Amino acid sequence: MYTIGEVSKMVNLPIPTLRYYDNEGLLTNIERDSSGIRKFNDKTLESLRVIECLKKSGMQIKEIKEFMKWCSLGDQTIAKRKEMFIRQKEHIEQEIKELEMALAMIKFKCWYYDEALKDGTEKRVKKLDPNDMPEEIKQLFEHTHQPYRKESITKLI
Amino acid sequence: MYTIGEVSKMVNLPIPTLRYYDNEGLLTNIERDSSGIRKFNDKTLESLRVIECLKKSGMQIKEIKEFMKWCSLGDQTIAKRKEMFIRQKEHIEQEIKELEMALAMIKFKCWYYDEALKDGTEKRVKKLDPNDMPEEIKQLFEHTHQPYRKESITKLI
DNA sequence: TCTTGACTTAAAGTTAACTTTAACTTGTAA
DNA sequence: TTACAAGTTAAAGTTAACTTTAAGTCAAGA
Repeated sequence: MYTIGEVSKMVNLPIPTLRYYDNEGLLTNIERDSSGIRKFNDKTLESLRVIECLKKSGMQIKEIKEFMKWCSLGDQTIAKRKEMFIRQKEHIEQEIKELEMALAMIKFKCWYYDEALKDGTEKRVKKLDPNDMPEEIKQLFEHTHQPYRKESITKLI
Repeated sequence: MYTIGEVSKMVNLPIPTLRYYDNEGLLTNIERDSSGIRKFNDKTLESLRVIECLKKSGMQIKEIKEFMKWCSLGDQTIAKRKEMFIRQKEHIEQEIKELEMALAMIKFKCWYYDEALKDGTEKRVKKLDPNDMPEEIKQLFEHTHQPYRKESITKLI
């Protein structure tokens, strides 16, 4: 059994956030001692692990609350819960793809500004043809600078 | 040259969002025609691409605004801009790592609920020893269920 | 007995990034 | 000349997920 302060330190979440999660129904079956103090246990810690993961996967608090309710309803909600995790798996995979796209752009910009810094000016690198870039950088450029319209030429900023 | 409606369709952002970005100083040098209508160009499109990428990397609007100001100050801000991209690269790499951790947990849960669905109950899979899980699933489990305290046994929910 | 630290509550406040509203202008087509 | 579509503004509203505040309880140590 743990107090709210102990759990706060273990999972690295502020105490008011834990109370907020409890009030919102994300933590089921939190016991209280005779004077009303919350007694958390290892099941709470596992719940918090799952809550963090579902939040990362893009779920809102109220959706996580629903999931927790399903958990408490037992075996009759297994199919629902499985489908939910499949949806969140797809969601997070899409999010990772988008972040990797953004990362490619950022890596290109790191190279770009490194070149500009060596020159002391953006002049040369700004009008460089992709074919004159190192192969790896050219790949990053082409991956991230697909034109919005076929006729337009992608410009750097 | 494009109108706000054309840009909205091209980059798939609502018109008020483009106006908001303009008002916040994220889009520099937006020209207007004689009756005050914004005239966007290919440089705007490239700015919007960079804005999306910086937002994905965790930057706030006001920080992006600062970056755009640096861009307009020219070569004297190259070092600053490079350092900013290096910071954002680290930030996004960390974020991808965290999302991959969450994904591992979700993949484990997909397997878990698939087993439970086959059994019609969580009973068996809930108390399964990691050593009796398929190797791949055991890896996911151990990667995502490190105990908060060494003495505690990780429980599923 | 008094102070301290850790807990409790309900309710109000915060923040970022939009989003909506209401009122207006302008250029073209019927 | 009237209607419509697409643009304009300033200002108010929305939303989620906390976070802070104010007031109180309770057990242990000096």
